[in-house]
Amino acid sequence: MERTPDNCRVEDALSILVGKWKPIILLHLLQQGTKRFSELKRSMPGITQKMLTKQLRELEDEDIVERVVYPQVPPKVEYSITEYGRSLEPILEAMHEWGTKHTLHKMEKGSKRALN
Amino acid sequence: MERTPDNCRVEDALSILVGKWKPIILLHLLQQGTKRFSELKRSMPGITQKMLTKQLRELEDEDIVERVVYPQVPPKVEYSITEYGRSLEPILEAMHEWGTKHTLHKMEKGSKRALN
DNA sequence: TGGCATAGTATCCAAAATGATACCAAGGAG
DNA sequence: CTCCTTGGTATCATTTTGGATACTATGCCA
Repeated sequence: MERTPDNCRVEDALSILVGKWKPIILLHLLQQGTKRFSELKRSMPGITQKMLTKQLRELEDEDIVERVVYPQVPPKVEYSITEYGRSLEPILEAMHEWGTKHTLHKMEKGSKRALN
Repeated sequence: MERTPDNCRVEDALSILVGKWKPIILLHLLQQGTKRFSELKRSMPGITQKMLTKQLRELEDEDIVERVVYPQVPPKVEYSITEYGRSLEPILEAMHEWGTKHTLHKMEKGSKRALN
């Protein structure tokens, strides 16, 4: 489909990627495969349980991550990226690349400003 | 640079693209070149002046759009994408494409759910 | 019997984003 | 003289998002 301002689907992708923790959750799952809740939590210092749960639920609702519960005590819940979720990888990749350059760009601009 | 969860620059791109109106502002400017404030406003029904101004200022601060003021009365201010801003186009494109597919994907899932 | 571990919920609160509304300057039209 | 225009700003209210903290169930271990 053509991309015009009024049939803009950019928001759809955006709405899935935004959230203070979603990109990093996705990167973890993309690179490390299946992880359980507590592993994810440990690898993201600063995130609260509530937020991790919430973001994972939202990603699950969009069929980006899969949640598997093992009926054990203590509980065990594993999360992984779905096939479909993997289709986001190029976008994350492109954004990461752009972001890296942007950091440099800002530094240049910054120093130019400093010269004024 | 490699993209690992802890040197993640995805947020940098994200922080520039998020905002209820930024993607659509960018699409307008990318496709229609230079536009003045009132034209942008008219082409985005629902946006308030305050929001349009704010989003444009933020994009300007990141060197994504350029703002040119003509000292006239009534005022005339033109906005356009910078060279640098154009480097965001592939990301917007990728997100639009993904978003379009996502809409379909959700419809399929939706109908499957309806069958349960 | 008392804790520990896991994967959550429930509440309440703070901060950030967005929105509604009113106001402004100053030249030109009538 | 009054109103219209453009591109804003200022103020306040509302909505959305994120965070702190406490609580829970249950099997296991000591």
